[in-house]
Amino acid sequence: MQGTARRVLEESTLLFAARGFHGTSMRDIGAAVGIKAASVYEHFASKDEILAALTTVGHEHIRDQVHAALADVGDDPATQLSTYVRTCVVTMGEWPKLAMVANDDLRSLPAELAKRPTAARDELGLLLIDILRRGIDAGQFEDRNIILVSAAVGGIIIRTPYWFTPTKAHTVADLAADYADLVVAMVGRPPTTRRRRKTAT
Amino acid sequence: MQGTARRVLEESTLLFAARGFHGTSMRDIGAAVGIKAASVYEHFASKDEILAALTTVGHEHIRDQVHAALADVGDDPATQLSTYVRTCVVTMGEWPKLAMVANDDLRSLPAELAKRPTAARDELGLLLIDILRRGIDAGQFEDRNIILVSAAVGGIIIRTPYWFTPTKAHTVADLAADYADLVVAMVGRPPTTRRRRKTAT
DNA sequence: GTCTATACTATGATAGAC
DNA sequence: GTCTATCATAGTATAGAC
Repeated sequence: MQGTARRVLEESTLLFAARGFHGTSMRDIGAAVGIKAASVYEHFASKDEILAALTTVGHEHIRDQVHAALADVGDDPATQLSTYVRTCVVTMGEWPKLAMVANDDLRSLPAELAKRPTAARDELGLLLIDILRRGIDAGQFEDRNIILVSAAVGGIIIRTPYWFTPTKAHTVADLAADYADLVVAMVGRPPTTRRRRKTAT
Repeated sequence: MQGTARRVLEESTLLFAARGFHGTSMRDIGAAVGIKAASVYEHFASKDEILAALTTVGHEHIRDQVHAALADVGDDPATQLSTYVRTCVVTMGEWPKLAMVANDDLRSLPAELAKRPTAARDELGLLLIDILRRGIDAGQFEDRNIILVSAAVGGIIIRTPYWFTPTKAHTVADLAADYADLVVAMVGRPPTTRRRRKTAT
């Protein structure tokens, strides 16, 4: 995609990220692109369709990137987990505002339009859960509640676009590597045994 | 606060959490409370003031809870970190929808009304950074970038209201304890040395 | 493909009766 | 304290000229 349609998506991303979907009007979008609101409808059938395009590419792109990265990396759970985190962080670093919109404004989509992005998001989550399960089964990761750990990892990842801005001294790739380290340390099974989850009595 | 004003805050919390501030109308709020939109203005001067009340109590309450909990716990950094995480998770568990609104909709507040909640949020962040710094200085925590680690811890905590619903088998207190464990494992300095951050050359 | 003009609906907020 | 009625503005979207 290119030209004005592309510009509409880019400016909508910035506006939605800053003010939210409902906080942004078609007049705002038109003004940012340099056309009138009515002209936006030449490129998208509705405001909802703009958001649908953004959330869909946002979620599907990151899912595809992670999928591809995992395919190149063998089946060691710790390596896969590190790759998962790094790929998510790097990919979100390409379009941080898009990552914010894809997450924050998914709820503003009508159910029908939300299906595709929601499916992609769920697939990404299942990939992580699968890695964690295999790591625990292999005895590499501490035996913890998988849902809880995956939520923690997801929380770390999804927060990055909200606070991080790259510098020469700390690039997105640096951040990705640091976070991968942090996550591996978190799930890892240390030589000395720490406190365990309580077990059924 | 009690009576209708209190009900306005409660229903607004649910509505804002589900649809966002700009996605909720005064008519929606009135209908949820069981009065007309015009009657809401008897209790709050504007829609902005409702959001200001919610974000302010949300952020100040959690800050106060953490402050109080830390005062009871001595000055060991690992213990403080565990207390910090547990207190945040438990407090957000009391009003999970309020926690979501306080975070998601803070950006929708005019600058003047955002001052108080923003200050409380920043204080809470500085408390965490201080704990991390002392833990690293004491050699208890791995020597990592503090901003990065605090963002990771914050990301884990802030995500909880979005996915967790307590059950008899897994209460909010259980979640809080599990997350405290997870975070301590993440920052902790293991007996065997792992990969380090790159150092200036 | 963009414009002006406009239809129609929804919004935040106020006035004044009860 | 709540209501009905209303205002002024802003919202999404369409029609038709250029």
